[in-house]
Amino acid sequence: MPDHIRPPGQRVTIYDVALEADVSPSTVSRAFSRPSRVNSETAERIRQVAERLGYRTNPLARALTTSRTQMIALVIADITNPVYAEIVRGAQEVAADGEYTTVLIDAQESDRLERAAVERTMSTVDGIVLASSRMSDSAIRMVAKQRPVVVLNRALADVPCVVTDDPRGVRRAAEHLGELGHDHITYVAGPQASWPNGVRWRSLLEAGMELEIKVRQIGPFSPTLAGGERAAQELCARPATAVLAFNDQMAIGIIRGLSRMGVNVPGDVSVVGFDNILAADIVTPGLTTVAAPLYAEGSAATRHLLTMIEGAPGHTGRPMVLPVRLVVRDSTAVRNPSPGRARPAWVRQRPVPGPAAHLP
Amino acid sequence: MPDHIRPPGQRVTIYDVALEADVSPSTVSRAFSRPSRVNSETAERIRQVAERLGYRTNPLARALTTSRTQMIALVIADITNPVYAEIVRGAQEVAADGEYTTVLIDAQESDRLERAAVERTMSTVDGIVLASSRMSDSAIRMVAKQRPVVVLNRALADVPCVVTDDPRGVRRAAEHLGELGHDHITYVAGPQASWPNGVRWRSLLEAGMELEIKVRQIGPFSPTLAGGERAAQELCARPATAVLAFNDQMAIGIIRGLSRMGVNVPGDVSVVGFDNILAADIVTPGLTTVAAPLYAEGSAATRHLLTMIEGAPGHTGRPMVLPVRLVVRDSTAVRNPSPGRARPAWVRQRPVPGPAAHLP
DNA sequence: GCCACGGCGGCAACGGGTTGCCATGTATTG
DNA sequence: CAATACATGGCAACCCGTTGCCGCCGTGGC
Repeated sequence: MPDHIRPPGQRVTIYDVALEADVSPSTVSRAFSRPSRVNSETAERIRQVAERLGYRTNPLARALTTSRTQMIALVIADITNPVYAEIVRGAQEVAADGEYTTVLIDAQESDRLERAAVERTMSTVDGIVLASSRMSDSAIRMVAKQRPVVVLNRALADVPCVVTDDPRGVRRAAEHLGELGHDHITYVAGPQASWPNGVRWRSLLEAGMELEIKVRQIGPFSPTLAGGERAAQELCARPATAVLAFNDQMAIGIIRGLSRMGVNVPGDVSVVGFDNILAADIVTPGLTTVAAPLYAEGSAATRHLLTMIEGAPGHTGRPMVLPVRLVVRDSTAVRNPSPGRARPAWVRQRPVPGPAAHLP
Repeated sequence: MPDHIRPPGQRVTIYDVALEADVSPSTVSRAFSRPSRVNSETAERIRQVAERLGYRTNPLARALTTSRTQMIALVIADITNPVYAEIVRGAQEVAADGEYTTVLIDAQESDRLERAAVERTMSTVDGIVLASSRMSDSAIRMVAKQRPVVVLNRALADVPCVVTDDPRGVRRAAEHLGELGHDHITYVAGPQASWPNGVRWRSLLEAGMELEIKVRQIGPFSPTLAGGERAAQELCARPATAVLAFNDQMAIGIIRGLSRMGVNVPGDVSVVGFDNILAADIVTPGLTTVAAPLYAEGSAATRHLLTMIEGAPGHTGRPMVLPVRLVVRDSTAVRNPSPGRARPAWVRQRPVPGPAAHLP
């Protein structure tokens, strides 16, 4: 039991420990930060005294001289979007392994808020992962000049990047729709500030050329359920038999919107989403979507960041590309020969989808 | 334009500014931290020099003497659970208003991880909001002894708490089911470490007494989709006509599980969830659920925390109780007179639910 | 004309570790 | 046995602001 009671409200410092263990404060410091630099018996004794006194090294004081806080910032575009949950998990796992604490920042889809938050946090962290940043390229570079930065879901010269193979994902989706007889795909665009949005549209254009499928774009819409529902209305004005949405939330919104107007998915229109969020598996019909390795994105980006913090140069050449895969569920089907004539949505073969594949 | 170029990698300090503005470092310090304490013209000059040199006050150094970091920690049980997104938003809003940065920590439903993270972060933040903490009461009190703490979704003597009026929510759900003719409600329990889990069950017991509805409990199950599906199996072994689930994810899992086994919701079984997550509105059938004012929870807890940090005593009497409301959708219906006989799930009146009410 | 007082700025001591350098004492080497 | 190397621990400067206290100066009151 601790026989030396500390005056309350007083933190225990290395000086207290030093006094008690009869060594100098520097030795106490070294016992914790450079154990090899001090005799193992002495170190052990110090550690015991420290334990008894309840000493905890003060990370702020340490950071003052080492300029290392053992914290990294993870900036995500929108905490409301379930996509980021897995990314966060991946990042946290790696960070925790490396003895780093993750500071999570939600940018709320706002360029301004994101910059302000980064600005405020920058000096307190050892590095930053920007996941789907909404900031301008120049703003990102400015940040990267002051701290190690890894950018996720965006490619940017001179800054290390991790992206997913969206072109391949779009291509697979287009092939899938093509095989089902669709010769025309409408892309429902998300936020213009989103880098993947551009990539996905351009990839679809390209895939359309090669596969001889006509493509067009509508939008942009907000990358949310509501945005998808608005898109559904526009979709009715200019009918389509196959739709590729910027993300799953929009895709689900589209399905809802269409259904409400009596259009059947997948009977009349096939819909493909992007991200494979959990909800994609529980909606009716189950959503066919392009799945990204979210957890791996978070962990890869963070792993890279940590090596940069440890002094590695930060590989700024080609971005690191992670594979994607197409998860086929029930929102896509063979093209309806008479698109105008809607069958009731509830006359479906499988009332409730079985457990479809879903990313770990 | 900055004519005095700083040597790269060198942070600008108050000493640099002092030299340039021809005042002492303490004056520079005061010009920023206590402007009233220095002549306004001098302050202005200092500010301009600082601007020109690109001076930014180092929050760590400041914290070392003031022991104020302007950061608060928000610990959530599981970032995967969409419930916390709105709570985070509410907390962040209030924190940002008060010039505080929010450090978000995901405990991954683990007592151990939560303690470790709190331990690590504690000394770096001015206060902590524990949202649905999985730690023991004593562990929480230990933390509260060292830093201002507000606990969310849990009541605990001697520590300020913010909770929702779950008893009333359960009561409303029970009344609703009673009105539909159900005379028996099965509670599907969530994690035992979850405080609201106990409250909800006890409230149901009580409501059952008053309303003359029989109640029973099964579980505990994991508070996830998968947990709900497992619960559905057990539910089949011991049939029920009305189910109250610990949360929406479980409720959705239960519906899925039951449907797969040919049991129709709400035809054969009515299911009520808790939380009103977004998915509750997009699944088929739409989920009847008890909605909590998530955003308000986050903001109220944080507001309280900030006043404590500013020196207020921290009102530890009765917990602050926030109102809830029952959102009725399509997963509850009049009790089926012949429960054993399942109708096919897909023979439903409304194939896709219209836009049901859903928390802002 | 003298004193009191308020405004303003500087000095120096912190806060809590970290680290370069030096002084021991002991082990190793020739 | 002398010379050198190494292991270990202490000293003191440093990181970058903050703040108690003191001194200077100008102003106003009596």
